[in-house]
Amino acid sequence: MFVLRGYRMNENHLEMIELELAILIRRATNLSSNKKLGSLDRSAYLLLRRIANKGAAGVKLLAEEFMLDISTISRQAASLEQKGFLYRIPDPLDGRSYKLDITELGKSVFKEHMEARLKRLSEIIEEWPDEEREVFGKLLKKFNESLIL
Amino acid sequence: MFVLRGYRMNENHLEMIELELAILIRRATNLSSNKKLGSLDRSAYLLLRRIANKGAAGVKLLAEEFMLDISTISRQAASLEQKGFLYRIPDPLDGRSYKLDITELGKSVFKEHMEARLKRLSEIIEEWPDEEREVFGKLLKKFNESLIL
DNA sequence: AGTTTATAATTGTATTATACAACTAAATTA
DNA sequence: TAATTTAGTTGTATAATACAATTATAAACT
Repeated sequence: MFVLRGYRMNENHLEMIELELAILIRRATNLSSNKKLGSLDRSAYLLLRRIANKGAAGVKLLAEEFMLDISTISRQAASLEQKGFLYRIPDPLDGRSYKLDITELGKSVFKEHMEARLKRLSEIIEEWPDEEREVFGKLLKKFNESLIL
Repeated sequence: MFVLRGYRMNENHLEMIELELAILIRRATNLSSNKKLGSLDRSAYLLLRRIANKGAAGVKLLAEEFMLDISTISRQAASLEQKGFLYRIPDPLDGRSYKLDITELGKSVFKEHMEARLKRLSEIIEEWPDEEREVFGKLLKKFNESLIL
C-alpha cells in the first residue's frame, strides 16, 4: 500500500496506471507525430480541430489553451494558412490582432483526417463491450479534467 | 451511430475517446518531455524502467521494444552510461555485442524519479473511488494491448 | 499631446528527439 | 578465404519546441 495524505491507495492500481500511461504516451508520440495520416501532423490536426469545434481564435489564446509558446502556434498557424486550411480575420478594433478561422478546404481535410483517426480507433476497440468504451471515455475525460489543476 | 464492419458503435463514445486521448497525449508530451522531474527526461526514465524491471538488454532489443531506431537508443544509452546510470556487460560470445544493465546509482535515481511520478499521479486521482482507479488502469492496459496489433 | 509602457504577433536562434544513411568491427556463410 | 550479415556508433537532416529580440499597435501616464 502507498499511503498518501491519509488515503490508502492500492499501489498496484496506481503503478498500473502510471505504467500504462507511459506506454500509451510513448507509442502515441512516436506514431502520431511521425505517421501523419494524410497531410496533417498531430499539431496541425489539433489546431484545426480546435478551430473547427470552437471557432476562430487568435494565436495567444490558442497558445494558452494548448500550453505551448505563442511562437510555436504562430508557426503552426502560418503553415496551415499557407496550405489554405486557415485564414485570418483582422480585428477591426486592434490593428495588431487577428483571429484564425478554418477554410472550407481546411474543414474537408480535417474531416477526412478525423474520420481516418476514428476508423483506426474504432478498429482498436471494436471488440470491446459498449459499456467498456463508455467507461474508458469517461475516465479519460475525468483524468484530463483532473490534470488541468 | 458510426457503422463499421457490421458493428454499430456509439459515435459519442468513440469521439470522446478520440478527443480525450488526443488531449492527454498533447499534454503529456508537452509536460513530461520538457519538465524533467529531477534529472531524467522521459526517454531516459522509460529506458531505466525497462532495464530495472526486465533486466539487461542490448540496444537492438530495446529499440524493437520501444519502436525506436537503434541509433536513437544507442544515443540515449550512451547518455545514461555517461551519467553512471547504466553500464555495459560485454557478450563473451560476441565481440560486437553487449548488454546494458542498471547501476546502483541508476537504480536509486530511477526509484526517486518513479516515486515522484507516482506521487504526482496519486494526487491527480486521489479523490477517485478505488474501483474507478482499478477500471481505468485495466482499460488503459487493454487499450495498449490492442494497440500492439 | 507626447512619451512611456504594455500587448499581439513574428522572426531569429538554440535545443532536443528522432530517423536515415554511412561506417566499423565482428561473426557467419558460401 | 572472401562475401555477407549483424550489432552498434557516428554523421547529417528534420521537426517541434522554447526563449530572446524585434515590429507594430494600443493603452496609460504624465
